[in-house]
This record gives sequence, C-alpha cells and structure tokens, in this order.
Amino acid sequence: MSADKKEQIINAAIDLFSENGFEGTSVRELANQAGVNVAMVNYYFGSKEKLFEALVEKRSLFIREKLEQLAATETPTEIEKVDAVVDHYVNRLLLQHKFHRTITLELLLVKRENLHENITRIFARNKEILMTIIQAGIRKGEFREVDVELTIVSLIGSINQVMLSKSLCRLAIAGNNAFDPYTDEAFKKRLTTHIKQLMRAHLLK
Amino acid sequence: MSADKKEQIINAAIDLFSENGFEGTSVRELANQAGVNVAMVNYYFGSKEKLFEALVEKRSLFIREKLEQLAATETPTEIEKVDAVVDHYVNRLLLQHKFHRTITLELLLVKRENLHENITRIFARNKEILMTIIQAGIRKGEFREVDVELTIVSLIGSINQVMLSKSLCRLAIAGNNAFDPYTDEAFKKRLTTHIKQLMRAHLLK
DNA sequence: TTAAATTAAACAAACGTTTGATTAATTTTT
DNA sequence: AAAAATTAATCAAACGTTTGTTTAATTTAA
Repeated sequence: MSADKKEQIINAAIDLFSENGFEGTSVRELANQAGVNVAMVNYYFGSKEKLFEALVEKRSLFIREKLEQLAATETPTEIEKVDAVVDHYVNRLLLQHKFHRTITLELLLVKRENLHENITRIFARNKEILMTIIQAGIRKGEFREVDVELTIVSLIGSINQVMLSKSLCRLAIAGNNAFDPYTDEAFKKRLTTHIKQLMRAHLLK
Repeated sequence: MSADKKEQIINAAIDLFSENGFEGTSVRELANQAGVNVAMVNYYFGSKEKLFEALVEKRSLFIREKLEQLAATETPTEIEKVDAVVDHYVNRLLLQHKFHRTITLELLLVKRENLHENITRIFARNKEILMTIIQAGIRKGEFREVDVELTIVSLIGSINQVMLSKSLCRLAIAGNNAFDPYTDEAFKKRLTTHIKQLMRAHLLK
C-alpha cells in the first residue's frame, strides 16, 4: 500500500505543480487529487517541500540513460548524432513534459534555492553529453568552430520556448487554437525538422 | 501623491513577482517593500490580482515602439534588419528583465488565464513584426524558405533560455559562477554574436 | 498483539481583504 | 476671505479563510 500511495502523491504533485506552481498548490488539493488523506503527505514525506525534493529525486533517476548511450554509439558523421539528440530530446520532453515544466518553473524562481542544486545536476549532465558531441564534430573538422555552449542553449531553448507553455506555443504557431503541443504528432515532426535544419546550417561547414 | 505610491507598488510587485512568483509574494511583503500600508494595495488596485493586471497594462505600453520603427527603416539587406532585431531584443530584455520574467512565469502557469490574453497581445505584436522581416527576406530571394514561425521561436528561445533564470544561465555558461547575466556586458556581446551567426547560417542562401 | 497505516479533527500562523477612524487636501457655501 | 462640507489618502486593527502541519484516535496488516 505504502509504495502505491507515495507514487500517487508524487504523480498528483507533478500534475498540480506543473500547472499551478509549488506555492499555488495546496496540500489539501494535492491529497484530494491523489485520493489520500491530507495527513498522508506529511506522514510519508515529512513536509510539502520535502515531497518536492523526493519528487525531483525519484523522477530524475529515470532520465539520464538513453542520452549517454546515444552519445557513445558510433555514427558515420557527427551531425547524425545531433539529429538523434534532437529526436530524443523532443521525445523525452514530450513524455515527461509535466515534470520538465515543474522543475523549470522552480529554476525560474529564487525561493527554495537549496532545491536548485539537485535540479541543476540533471541539466548539467545533459549539457556535458551535448558538449562532447559537438566538440567531437569540431575536432574532426566536420563542424565549424561555433560557440558550443550557446549552440546548446539555442537547441534546448528552441524546444523549451514552445514546450513549456501551451499559451506560448499557440502564440508562436498560428491557426491551431485548439491543438495540444504535447500530443500533436504533426507539430512534433515540424519542430524536430526545423531544429535539425537549424543545427545543420549552423554547424556544418 | 497617488501616482507616486501606485508606481512604488507596481515596482515592488515586479521585483517580488519576478523572484518569488505571484502566489509566492504576500501583499504584506509587497506593501513593506513599497513602503506603504497594506491597505493601499487594495485601495488603489482593488485586489492583488487586479494589481497584476494593472502592472501588465502599464508596462506593456512602453514596449512596442522601437521594434516597429526598426522594421520600417530601409536597409541594404534584410539580414541587417535581423541583426538589428537581435541587438534590440537582447537590450530590451536586459532592461526589463524583471518584467519579462514576471509575465513569462505567468504564461507558464494555468491559473488566472484571463491575464494570459493581455500578455499574449504583447508577444503577438512582436511576432508579427519579426514575421514581416523574415518573409520580406524570403520574397526578395535573400533568405531560404525556412519555417518562419519556428525560426522566430529559436531566436526568442535562445535568449529566454539564458535570460529568464540565473540558475539556467550559470548552468549553460561554465566558469562564471558569480556573474550576473543581466548586467555582464561581455556576456551580452557573446550572446548577440552567437544568435546573429546562427540566424545568418540558417537564413542566408 | 504489536506495528504500521489511515483518519477526522484541531493547531497556530499566514493569507488577502475590509473596516472604521483620522488626517490632509479640495471644493462649496456663505 | 473665512467657514463648512466634501473628498481623497492613510493607517492600525480586525475580519473570515486557508495555509501547512500535528495530534490523538482508529483501522488495518503482519
């Protein structure tokens, strides 16, 4: 029972934190959505804030693997690796978009800075992998000598700009007032195609 | 007296909302920072939420002008206009980074969606102008036939990714653990140079 | 029969907001 | 021009709610 309820609470927390933020979500609301008694949150996690920490801890473990494997796999050209990274990154962000929004929201705020370090570690690992790939391309003479760090910023930033908020996405993409950027397959294809094109134009000699 | 205090309250609100979010900022905290009595917030603005609306209303008026003027000015090539847009956009975001963060934070959340429309209008106008410039470049044969909307997403996204949060910025840019992305001139130069380069590689035939 | 899980109820603290009184400034009346 | 009436600005105090958390009692599981 215990593991189940803990999981339910974490899921409810991701749902609500991603939509209303940490301060905008009450423990009662959260317990109600998880279908448990209010007291269970503090019984299992100690406090609302520690629940947040546990949430980050639990979900971030799941992330790291695939990207590393992807970077280690040999490919004929380095740009193909970049393509694969774009595909993977977009897919992963779509799959975990609520979790991703939750921790990004947290990073934008100044309160609870002790949590920032934990979140930072997740991002830092991804950055390292992307750095390795692009630097390899430069060393081999396949890529231009670009600003590697800011190239990664543009790659991630392009995705975040539309993925983090439906409002922002609807704003950027005209016409589709009712579509959901997190599930629309056509949009996903359009986004990955654009970013790959952008990176190829930017990186290739 | 009235105009002064209203302005003080709005300034305090931008300061605090940008760091702690709307829900994370109490009216007492806000009034204290503004140096006014707690009651004045509701006396002048009606409610905490209406203060937010007034804040958006007031500060968004200031924004529109320069970009429009910039789009209307003739230049030898269209890419020069893109360069100017990048310079202007980065400068403007730096100048108003707290306001920009405040309204972006609001867009990421789902609560208070009535406010979203007001904020959306600000972004939409900027998008229109950027669309015009890039489409002109394509029509003249100077630019490739790129995905115009997503090109704008990449331009803005590249800036937002580092500008919205010091945590995110420190994460992206190694070594400079103590530097402030909103005031560091060298970083501003580096960012604009990168984005201009990225846009040239992406747009020019 | 212990120990763990779950609950309803209660807790103090903090929340946004309203109140009624007071002062300062402005307008109206004489 | 002086007095009276009206309006606007400001304040401390209190309002009723909601907040995160804790307690103490009860149920469930081992």
